[in-house]
Amino acid sequence: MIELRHLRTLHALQETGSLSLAAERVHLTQSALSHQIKVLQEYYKLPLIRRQGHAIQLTEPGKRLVQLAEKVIKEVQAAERDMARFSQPTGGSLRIALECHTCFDWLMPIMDTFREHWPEVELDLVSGFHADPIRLLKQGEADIVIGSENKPQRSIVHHPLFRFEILAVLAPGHELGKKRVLHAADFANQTLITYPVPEERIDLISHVLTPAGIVWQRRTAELTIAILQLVASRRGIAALPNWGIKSYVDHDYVIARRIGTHGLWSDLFVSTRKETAALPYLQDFLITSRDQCFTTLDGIVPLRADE
Amino acid sequence: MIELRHLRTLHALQETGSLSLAAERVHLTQSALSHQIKVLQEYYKLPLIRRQGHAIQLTEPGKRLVQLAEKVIKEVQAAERDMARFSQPTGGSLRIALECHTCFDWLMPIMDTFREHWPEVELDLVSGFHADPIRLLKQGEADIVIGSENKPQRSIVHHPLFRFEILAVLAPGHELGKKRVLHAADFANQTLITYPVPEERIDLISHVLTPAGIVWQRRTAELTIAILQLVASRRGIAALPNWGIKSYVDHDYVIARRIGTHGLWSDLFVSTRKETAALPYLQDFLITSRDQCFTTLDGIVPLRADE
DNA sequence: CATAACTATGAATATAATTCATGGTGTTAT
DNA sequence: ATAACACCATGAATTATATTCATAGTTATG
Repeated sequence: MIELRHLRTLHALQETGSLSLAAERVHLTQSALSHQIKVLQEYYKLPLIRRQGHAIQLTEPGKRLVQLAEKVIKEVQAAERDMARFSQPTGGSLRIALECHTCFDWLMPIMDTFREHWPEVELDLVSGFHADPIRLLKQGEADIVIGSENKPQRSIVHHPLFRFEILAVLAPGHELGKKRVLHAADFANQTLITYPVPEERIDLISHVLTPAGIVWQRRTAELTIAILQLVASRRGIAALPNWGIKSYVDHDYVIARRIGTHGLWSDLFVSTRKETAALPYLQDFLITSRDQCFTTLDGIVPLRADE
Repeated sequence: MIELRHLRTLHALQETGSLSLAAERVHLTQSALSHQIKVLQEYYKLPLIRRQGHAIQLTEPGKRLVQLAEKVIKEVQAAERDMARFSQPTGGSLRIALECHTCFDWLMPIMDTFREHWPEVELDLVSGFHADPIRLLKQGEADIVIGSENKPQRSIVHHPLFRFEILAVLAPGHELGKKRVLHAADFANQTLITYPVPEERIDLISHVLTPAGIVWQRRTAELTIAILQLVASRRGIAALPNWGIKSYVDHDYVIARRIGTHGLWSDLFVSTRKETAALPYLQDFLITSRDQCFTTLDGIVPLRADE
């Protein structure tokens, strides 16, 4: 008999396209999923997946079950939100502080979803730039911080979100575009176009250029699109998350290059106070954030050490 | 983590109002359900049921989960019908022969549901009265027979539907109404109002009156309402299923009395040829029939010895 | 008041899911 | 080519979990 477990697996399979990735998502081994699928196929006496070399394809019956899974999982989540409301009927607030400007891009739709899910929770953005956003948490001026800091601290919990690559962004035909990979020295005397934040908060500078003793120039812009405009107009080069620039790269508006042999990677965390971490709506925010990020953002990698 | 199993249990609980009855429905012991509920309550840290003496009441959170269960179970069933279609994409036919006239009353809505579920299956009623409906099955003139016959036969499967009580129906103020229970002798020289079928097919006659050697008169009518009209007009008395007359009794249109100390009971079966029994749409017909009967008909009892 | 009917519960059992260990197969890179 | 790798399937072992069994407590019923 089919169970939610199977539906959750099928759903993950649909989203990841591979058994082993799906297994991570549902916190099981690849073997477990393989067995699950086998059981389902025997139960319905129908093939659910077809193997195309390595890639896994869903058959028509498989797709039908995935469709079921999507509907059912949504219903279950909605019901569980209501269950959470029963145990804790107060309103609560979720004031979000953002360390990373680009994150606005994906945060907006998530906030929309959240507002639908938890109309009684006051949702707010803590505006302006903050040198030490974690302090906002401690001082109770924000309820969650989205940033890359994960230094363990008493009273603070860092929930891993995802890992992403920061790419150098160049105008098409830029001299440096000839290289597949850029190294610190390549940035010498270039103009960097960055968000208006302190240098130490820009990974390219703090992790790559400063250690190598490279000299550069800098110019700032508030918005991702503005930065891309400047890059395309050959005013300089930028370093941005791969998912933030994907569509521009696909349309040959700019080109992107890896920074350093293994790439320049950054981790994103959702940090909260310990008390806040247990709140059902915070849990829900985390789940929907991961969910939406992994489905909408290209090339991001799950972070280990889940709570 | 919640599973479909739990939802099926909650759904059964909702419909039966008792753990032990619900347990029968889902083919588990009462203990199993008790444990399941306990697990769910611990998982959500919320009470799902409240005990009012023997009766079990759902709490608000409990009701919310039942609501989820109803939605989800419907979705799952729809998906499983589609799965069945994948394995056996041909049309098929379901020609129904009815032994018991009153059954029209509950069969109609079930046929409507079936038509929605299986538009590609030809649904038909085998009309007219048939002395030996099982022969219709064997001769391939019907695909299922709804009746009380359950004599084991090679090539025929009798799927139990439910057990119901046949009550004597009298006009209000009728002389016999003074007794709580009617016995064979009470029917002496009364006029029985029955469907126009052979005497041996009328349980009251074959099981009660004939064995006791009672003499009676008889008059027939085609429709249940017509029979009730005649009874109310003091033209005679009838013997009808409790669920067929419930609303008339409730409105004091007629009165009903038990026949014999333990009542006169009859069992209803859905009989098919062996090959037909395995067809997915036949299985679905059985499930929806039982489901709808148990939710809409009052006072019917599940039959043991399920397949 | 005795009996029946229903539920809760801890312990025992049965069942089923998951992991482990491994082998097979297709993909990629040197 | 072919080694190295990544991904999946599978049987056996293991673990986890659901269910039953046995029983006691409670409420209804005659």
